[in-house]
Amino acid sequence: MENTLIEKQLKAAADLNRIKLLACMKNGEVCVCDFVDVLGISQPAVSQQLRKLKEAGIITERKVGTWKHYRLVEEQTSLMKGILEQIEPLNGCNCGSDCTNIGEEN
Amino acid sequence: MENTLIEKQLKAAADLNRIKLLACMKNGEVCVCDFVDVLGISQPAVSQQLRKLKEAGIITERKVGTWKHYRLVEEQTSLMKGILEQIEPLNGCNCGSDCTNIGEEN
DNA sequence: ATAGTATATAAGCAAATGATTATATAAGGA
DNA sequence: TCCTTATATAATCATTTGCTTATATACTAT
Repeated sequence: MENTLIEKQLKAAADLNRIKLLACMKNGEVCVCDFVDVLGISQPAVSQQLRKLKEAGIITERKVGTWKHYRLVEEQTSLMKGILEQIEPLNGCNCGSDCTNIGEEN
Repeated sequence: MENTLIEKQLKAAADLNRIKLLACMKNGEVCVCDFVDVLGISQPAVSQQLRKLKEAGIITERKVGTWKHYRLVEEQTSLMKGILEQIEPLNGCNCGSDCTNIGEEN
């Protein structure tokens, strides 16, 4: 694995707020609006953090109406698999629990 | 594993120069002076990067005369074990190869 | 169309980061 | 002792980061 990709993914994961985002997504899809409550930062701040994770190839998104559901990509690098293993899932932040639009496809 | 420790170790590893330092140390002890050649940055810069890795509990040091030999700690966290596995060893930077004082104890 | 909601993007700013040069410390040899 | 060598620390500075507020975009509903 290339050192620059290692660096990119490590940098993306090396932040407490982004670790929490990953912790939320370990249980499945999460909406941006839910992250806002969990992290206690503004909605634009959440969007920007999510973008970093997406640009590092760690998460992906799915649009559902006005909402956007984010989730971990299925094919993680070995590096990210190892890191994600060490992050405790954070419950109660998933679409399934308190999102108005519970993942019905299209 | 605590999120703050995860963050600390990820932050420590999330830098190309520090990844190279770790890559060097995968083969054993390395002197500060050797790192300077490998990274192409100043000696104080190397010292500061090494300190970050040390403060994150990833490496340790041993004094040998005027030299200081750095190496990976033996008991790595699961997180760091996984990360270190993904870093290719970098050869030719170890004390054994070009250091004047080859690791004779005390 | 118009209004409301969810998210993204832009601009601005304070704090953190990673380098530099200069200097301090510690050990070794003349 | 004095000089040299190896490393650490201090001060400084430019760049990056992560937030904020303001605004744009996209979809839904009336």
